[in-house]
Amino acid sequence: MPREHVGIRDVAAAAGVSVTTVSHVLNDTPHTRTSELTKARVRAAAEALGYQPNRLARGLRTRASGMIGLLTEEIATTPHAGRIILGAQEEASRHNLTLAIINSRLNQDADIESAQVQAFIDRQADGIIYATVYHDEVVPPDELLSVPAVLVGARDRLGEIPSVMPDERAGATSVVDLLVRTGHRRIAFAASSVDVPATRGRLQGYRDGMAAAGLDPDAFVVEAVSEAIGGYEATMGLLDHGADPATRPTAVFCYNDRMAMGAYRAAAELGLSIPQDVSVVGFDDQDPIAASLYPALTTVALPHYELGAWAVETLTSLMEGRDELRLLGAHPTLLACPIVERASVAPPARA
Amino acid sequence: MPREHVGIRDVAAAAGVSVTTVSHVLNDTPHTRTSELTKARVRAAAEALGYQPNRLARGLRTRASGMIGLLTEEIATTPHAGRIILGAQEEASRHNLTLAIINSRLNQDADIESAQVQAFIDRQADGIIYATVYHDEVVPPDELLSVPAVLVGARDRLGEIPSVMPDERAGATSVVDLLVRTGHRRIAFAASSVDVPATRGRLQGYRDGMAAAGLDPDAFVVEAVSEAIGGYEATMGLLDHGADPATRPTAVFCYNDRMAMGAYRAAAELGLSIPQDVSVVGFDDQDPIAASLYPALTTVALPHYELGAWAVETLTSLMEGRDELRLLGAHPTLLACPIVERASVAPPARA
DNA sequence: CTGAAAGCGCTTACAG
DNA sequence: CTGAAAGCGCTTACAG
Repeated sequence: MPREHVGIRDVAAAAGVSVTTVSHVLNDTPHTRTSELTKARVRAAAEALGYQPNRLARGLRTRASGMIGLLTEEIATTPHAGRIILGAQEEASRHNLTLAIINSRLNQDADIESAQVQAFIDRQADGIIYATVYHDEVVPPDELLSVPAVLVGARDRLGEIPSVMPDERAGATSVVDLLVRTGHRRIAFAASSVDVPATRGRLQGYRDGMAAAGLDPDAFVVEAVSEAIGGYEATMGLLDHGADPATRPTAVFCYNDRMAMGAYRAAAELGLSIPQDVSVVGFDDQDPIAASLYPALTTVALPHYELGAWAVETLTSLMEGRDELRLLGAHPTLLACPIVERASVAPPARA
Repeated sequence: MPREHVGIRDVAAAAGVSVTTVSHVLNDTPHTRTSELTKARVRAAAEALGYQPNRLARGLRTRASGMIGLLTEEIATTPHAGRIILGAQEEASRHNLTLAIINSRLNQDADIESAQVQAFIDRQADGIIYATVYHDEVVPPDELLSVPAVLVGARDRLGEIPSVMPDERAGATSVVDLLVRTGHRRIAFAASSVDVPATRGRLQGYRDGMAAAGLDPDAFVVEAVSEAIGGYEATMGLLDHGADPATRPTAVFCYNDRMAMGAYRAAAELGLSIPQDVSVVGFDDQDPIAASLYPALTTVALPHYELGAWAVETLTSLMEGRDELRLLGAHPTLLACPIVERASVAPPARA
């Protein structure tokens, strides 16, 4: 029957040493000499009593809570936001840190955000991650400047906080490259009409790729709402008018997977087979669309897990006082968006 | 310029009172009399100095960390698991509690789970939520019995820990009720071949509904893998053979939205319009399928947010020592799964 | 190689 | 109505 609460003094008593010694051996305190015999006795006593140090007490003394806070905008509504959390949590565990989470609802009062950051600070968070979506720049609460902090998904206006985001642009370019390599030259882009950074980045990436291949970057760009219905309408517009297979696009690169879903429906209604008659590519690798569509959708994955892991990794460096990392604030780190090749791309039909 | 760190003694000094008094007025300690004048002075001083109590120190003293731990299986891969976290986090905030999260990977060593629970305990978590999916019963680490704890998504084998889960069965029954009310009598169920609780619950609920309506609960049950391809095959089997519209099902209730996605494709290939020729219903209200399908899918929502909120709510009661709640362990609390009516259900065509 | 003591920043009987 | 003092469970100079 273990005692109600076994503390360091119980271990000391059981081992016949002082609490100082117990602390040193259990923590392997550097620059400290303890005889192997004593060490063994302490460890045995700790083991026997099932001693578990109280992290709160240690934190109070060392001024390090061993906790980092993640303030994330819309955990709920962002596809795969869970993977950001997962990446952050697992990386935190690797550093023996605990991850606390607070959800920040979109468009709320700035005072509430301040209070949320403050809640982490009151708990002596060693660092804070501020994760957003759909923003280029963000003006985080002032409180964030007083602790190690990193931004995910956006840069701060002042460029003072290290930030990381997906390289949407390069991801889009790599899609065009793949399509060109597969033999396509009339590659359409169904762009999004919503003004978020991803919209601009993906369109720009598409243009980069087209230009690099010596193709007209504007000839086949259409714009629609970034939902299935938009993809449907865009694809209809692209493939319907031209009964002329010699001039219409042979591939449709959609701004996102939801639009690709609409493109599939349009193709079906038009009697066009994917990928034989037309190739379709999405973006987001959004579960469960991408894998559930028939044929399975070739798309681009967002590095959510990596974003979260990068954030924690960078935070730990900042916490160690490597303040030169603050320089990262001016230039966001871009993480690659890998293509996930499935079955919706094939060489264009011989016209 | 605020001091490097302002503590309670700084406030006391500024207000010209003892730290005892500062603590009492800032915490509104019951059974304590303090003159309004003193209170005002203390509050003014705290405000002026920007004093923020150190929650770690308070926790050490009060033996309550103000933190609860969520150990969740597969945050990453479960659709909408984010909403469980959101519900738990927002409810926690309402109670002035912080939510810490650790992800538990499926099928891992039991020792790892023990260590994960222990990590929360070391940080003096006031309570722990153990959330799983795909399980009926679960054998949580022993450590969980030593603190206030609740289970989400499963009951524990011994029935000692309060638990909560979605009422899949009643949700399925309500779909049949809706379909019957709309005029259907030949209602098929595309069941899942995967053996998880949801499979059994939804099938049972379907049967309940059919039986209650005086219909044969077995006539139109088919089984397939719980993915789009399974829904496609099941629907093909159901609607293809009978060129006879007089005997084939007029509605297909799919085990989940992914299967419904396959059902849509089958209907399209068969030249059947939804909902004019056949009604389709899913389950999960899985974003982005349900709303992106055309026509938008009528389905059943899982109460993820409510599950998370219930867990925290119950935990707070347990933390207050309302131990009679442990009795809940024997009988899981079931939370309603509401139907989300969209556009895939209509009265059957007059045959 | 080991330990006595101070202190992290609070709360809380207890006394007055 | 207010305050001195102990103590939550650790870590860490410092002394020996």
